[in-house]
Amino acid sequence: MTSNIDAFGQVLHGTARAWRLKLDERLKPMGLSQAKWRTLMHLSVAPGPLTQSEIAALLGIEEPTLVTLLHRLEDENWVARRNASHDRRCKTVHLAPRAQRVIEQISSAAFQLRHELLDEISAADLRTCMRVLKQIRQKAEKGNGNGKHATRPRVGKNGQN
Amino acid sequence: MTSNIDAFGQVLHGTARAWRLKLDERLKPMGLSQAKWRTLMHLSVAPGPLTQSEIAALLGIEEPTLVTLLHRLEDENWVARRNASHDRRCKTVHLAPRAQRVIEQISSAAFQLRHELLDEISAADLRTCMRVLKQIRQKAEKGNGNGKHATRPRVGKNGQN
DNA sequence: CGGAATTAGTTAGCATACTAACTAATTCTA
DNA sequence: TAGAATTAGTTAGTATGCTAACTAATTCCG
Repeated sequence: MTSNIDAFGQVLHGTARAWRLKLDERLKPMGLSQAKWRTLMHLSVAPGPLTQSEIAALLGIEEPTLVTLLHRLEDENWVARRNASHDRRCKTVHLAPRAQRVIEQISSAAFQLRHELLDEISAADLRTCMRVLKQIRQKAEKGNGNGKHATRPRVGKNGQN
Repeated sequence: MTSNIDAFGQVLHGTARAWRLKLDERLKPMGLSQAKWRTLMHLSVAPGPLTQSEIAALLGIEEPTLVTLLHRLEDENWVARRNASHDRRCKTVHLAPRAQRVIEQISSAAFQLRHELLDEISAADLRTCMRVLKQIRQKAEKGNGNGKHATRPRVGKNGQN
């Protein structure tokens, strides 16, 4: 029988994958992938301008990953980088007019898919499922020494042989 | 409160990601990534030799993805491709001696991680969670016109302009 | 103050996924 | 049985993630 707990990882990954594919499929006609629309949504709901490291933390990806993602978004004119005035190390990322126009469509598509996928499932089951998933994630992220990203160990400076 | 159903997708993906990262971390010392060890495990438990398309279906990836994965596995001497005798289109994939030696370690590491992540969760909650995840996946995979992979539409032949 | 440590962002190189389009071999069918 | 359709595998190009190692700017502290 397939309900064996041994397959939990399989099922978890398969479900996440299927969800992601479905979402990609719907947003592709708008020229957007999950990584892209998630970035745009975070920018749109933020109370003020966000720096790159803030966005990376919100998305749960590493900064170098965000760099190339922002390159693509910038190339396609969804966002613009601007030097931050308060700290010359920082850049803030801003939605281009083109992006502002589709934010509404993005969020409604995501909302609708979520409802389609979840509507036949009882609220109680969903809460249980979510609680279980959070417990698992917490446990998996613990014991890595950090709750978020790896602290990049100091190197480089003296590595200038 | 974070238990809002709106965040279900986030939680699902975050959990799958955390699990995958934890697994990668443990198997990395053995020179293996998730994609690699999953392939090896499937080969080891299969009743007989598998063809590439069979492996791709088992892993839930597309054939071109498998091709490059097998290239890496072959380069590192984990597997060998062999021409199938029954059908000259097919190749079967076989575990190299090196791989056979680590299968045991792989499966025990995966087993142990699974238990670490799930041991504090009640069997009932796990069953509920798994049932919910399966329902979601089924729904997400439905309505794609196919339950598995996209049927590659016929082109090419006449596209020889 | 001035050097050490930290922080923000980048580049380079790799892993892993996809689709589109191709070749070679087999099977189906008119 | 010959041409059409299908199936197995491949290559090319792209997207998205990672780590390692770098530069530039800021902050911390003796």
